[in-house]
Amino acid sequence: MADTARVFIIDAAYQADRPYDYFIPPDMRDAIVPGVIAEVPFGRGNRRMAAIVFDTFDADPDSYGTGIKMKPLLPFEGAAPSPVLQREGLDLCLFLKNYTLCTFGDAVRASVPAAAMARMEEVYRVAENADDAVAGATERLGEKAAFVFAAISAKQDASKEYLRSKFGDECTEILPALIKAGLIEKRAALKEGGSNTRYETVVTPSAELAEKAAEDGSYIEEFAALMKSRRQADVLKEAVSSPGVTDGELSSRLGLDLSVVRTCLSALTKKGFVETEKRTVWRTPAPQDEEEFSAYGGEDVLSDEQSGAYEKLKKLCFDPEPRAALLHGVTGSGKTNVIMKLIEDVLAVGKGVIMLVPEIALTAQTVGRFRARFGDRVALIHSGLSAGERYDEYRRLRDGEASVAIGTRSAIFAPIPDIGLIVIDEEHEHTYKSDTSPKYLAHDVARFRCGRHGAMMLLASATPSVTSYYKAKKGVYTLVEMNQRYGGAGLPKVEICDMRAELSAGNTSPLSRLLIRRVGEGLAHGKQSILFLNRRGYNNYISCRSCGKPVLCPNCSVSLTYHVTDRSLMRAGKDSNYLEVRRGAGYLSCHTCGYRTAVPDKCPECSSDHFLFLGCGTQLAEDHLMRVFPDVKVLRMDHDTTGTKNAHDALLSRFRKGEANVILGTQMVTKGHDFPGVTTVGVLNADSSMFSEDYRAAERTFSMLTQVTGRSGRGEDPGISVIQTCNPDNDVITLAAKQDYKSFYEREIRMRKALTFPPFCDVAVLTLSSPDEAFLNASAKRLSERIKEHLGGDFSDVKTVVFGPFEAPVYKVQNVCRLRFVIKCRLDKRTREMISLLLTEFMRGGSRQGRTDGSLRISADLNPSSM
DNA sequence: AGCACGCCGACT
DNA sequence: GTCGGCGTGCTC
Repeated sequence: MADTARVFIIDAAYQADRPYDYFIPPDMRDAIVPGVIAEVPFGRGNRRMAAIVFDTFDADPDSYGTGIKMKPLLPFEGAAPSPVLQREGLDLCLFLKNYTLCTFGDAVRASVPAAAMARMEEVYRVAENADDAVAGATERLGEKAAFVFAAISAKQDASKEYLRSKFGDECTEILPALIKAGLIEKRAALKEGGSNTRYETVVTPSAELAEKAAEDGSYIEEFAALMKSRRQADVLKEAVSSPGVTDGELSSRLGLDLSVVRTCLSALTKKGFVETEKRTVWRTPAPQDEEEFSAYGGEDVLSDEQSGAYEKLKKLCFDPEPRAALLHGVTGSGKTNVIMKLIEDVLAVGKGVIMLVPEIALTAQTVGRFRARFGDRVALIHSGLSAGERYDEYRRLRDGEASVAIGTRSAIFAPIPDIGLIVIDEEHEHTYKSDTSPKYLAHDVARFRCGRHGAMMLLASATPSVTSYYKAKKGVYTLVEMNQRYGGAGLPKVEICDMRAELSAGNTSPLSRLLIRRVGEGLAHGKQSILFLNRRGYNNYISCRSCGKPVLCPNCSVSLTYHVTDRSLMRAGKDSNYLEVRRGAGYLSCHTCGYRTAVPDKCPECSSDHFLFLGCGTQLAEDHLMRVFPDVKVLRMDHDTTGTKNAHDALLSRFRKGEANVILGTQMVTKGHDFPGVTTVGVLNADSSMFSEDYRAAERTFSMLTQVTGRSGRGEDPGISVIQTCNPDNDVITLAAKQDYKSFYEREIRMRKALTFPPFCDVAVLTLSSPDEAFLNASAKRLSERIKEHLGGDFSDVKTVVFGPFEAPVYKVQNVCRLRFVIKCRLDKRTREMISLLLTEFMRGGSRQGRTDGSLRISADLNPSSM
């Protein structure tokens, strides 16, 4: 049996993150298999660290004595744990490490739910020879430290979260101090498994009782009347009348506490009147309002075009070669119906499916349709689940109880044993790229997994990313297109409104006369409208009337946004009086760090006391709308009105029920909700996303406009959309108005080729950050030199064009400044090696060679989703 | 990262 | 003569 385990240390620093070999003590050899989390002594101090077994093998006998000395794995505390990952998952983590330059542990944490990993919790306990140190130590460290120490003594193993909740952030200083004093020690403890699983008890009456009760209706009444305990009698009666009830149901039906029910049940079991069985409870999360959508499930009559697409994909899907396809269908062409039919076929041959959607808000809708069709074989995975719910769904998939995983980005890791199909819906959405380590793109994980499982990857979108469409055109993906709207519906009519003309006609309002007319017409017919403005708050910024400087956040390099809290104060004054009134009516807020403050009395720069309130946000637009249509009910949907849990669903639900005529909001109103009552859509400012430095600005604007204008006319009435812009002749806008993706793509791909942007190259962004600006600048200079040295030396074969250092688009966030390098390259193995080396050098180099504390940070983002 | 080892100055 | 600063290198 294998005597050596090759492991990765879960919390290793990037520089130390490589495989390490450990000796497996003979009594642990059964338990140590790939995927198991064990503890190891690590480093000179033999710190206890959690490690995941990547592989096991027999050590080469020749290496004994010659090679490196192996340390043994530490024995398990309690029962041996079961693996958290299978072979595929472990290999996927290694792939992610190499591909995205993260640590193996980061990859593990991304792919295994926290509840399954809870074994590695960081805990504090009283040090073994604390007695020697305790005399006088707590007085020296202060009263608070004494309390913390007492709590740790009382609790045996105290987790950091527990201590933090009890004593607050001061723990950050107190805990290390207590460790230094030798009073406590930190350990990566293995938490007992099982606590993550919820059980219920199923109760069945004994065969004898059940039989007699069936013969004689009043038997059980008489039997119960003879019992001493009233409660036990009630429980028994209930158990006999409905065999198979659970303890939870008994508790609610009889109005007894769950613990009381359990006591009764154990007594009844002892007497032989009932039998009980423990059963795992699957906490299947059902988002509210899911049923609202289930009605859509039934439509499986495909149009000719849909059938064509379906047949093509089906053929491909069951081809044994590795396959990827791009389903490009105009909005309303019924892509989902085609996909569902395909999924049905895959399930029929006993394989599983992963279906990704861009965001949580859309899972309710999709899950509703899928549950209606596939029942409880559907599992739901997204970041809004509790740790327990997430773990339950994970196990249902792993154990084959469910075989369709629907969810956001992280659902790509769903532990389905045999995958037949992975669908990425709205493939172009930026949410498929993770912005925390591992910074992976769901497509890349999908590709890896499809390769392993011999499954098909299916990307679907009305506006595919330029990169994906390019691959499809080149034949890397099979391109399947649907050009007609389902049911013969025409394309929505789109009108472009020139806001410059509006301004010169004297209309300074964010609502053009055209848009007001269209909304009014809709209202007259009892129809609804969606208005989109990607900016929350009242005024975008305020600036000083004398010196022109905007009021900035003290911690970040962005201007503060003005938010209104008291509307009554707003409307009180006339224009001249407005500013005074406004001061008390709201507050200034930083959308980057959350900082809030009152409107200042005087300009911080020149002490003038007059400010201009500029730029229109959703609150101001709402004001204008209410002034134009005083009797109309408007729902505003943005970050501020959807802050609390479920507020988002609640707002959409109210709108769908017709409680309001107009919904006005940010990005979140544009996403895939079907509202049959909506005939008018307005985009208040189509330009806002178009002129950023990001090379994908046009792509994003096009996709947003196409998506939002596609919202209108989903019902029987033809829809109409109004796009307000200061660039009415811009190609991106005119092509989006025509829903002409192909022309847009041709235009865009020419531009990308001419300027060498993806898909004609890859982009790597290196970011240095530090609160110490001078140190940051010096470090950037050094990084710049190191890059040149590598490219001229060991990595002379790597072809790159390096730009930078530049300030990040938002230079300072919470007092941390950021400089970036943009590297155009081909991201192959060698390029990754070079970037990996740079990361290693600057992770230690930053804090070492220049004095300063460890304040310098470096991070790499390969092909970032935004720049 | 976190820890030990090692080589320099200020101290009993 | 030794204690302790931090610069350096390694982690099976």
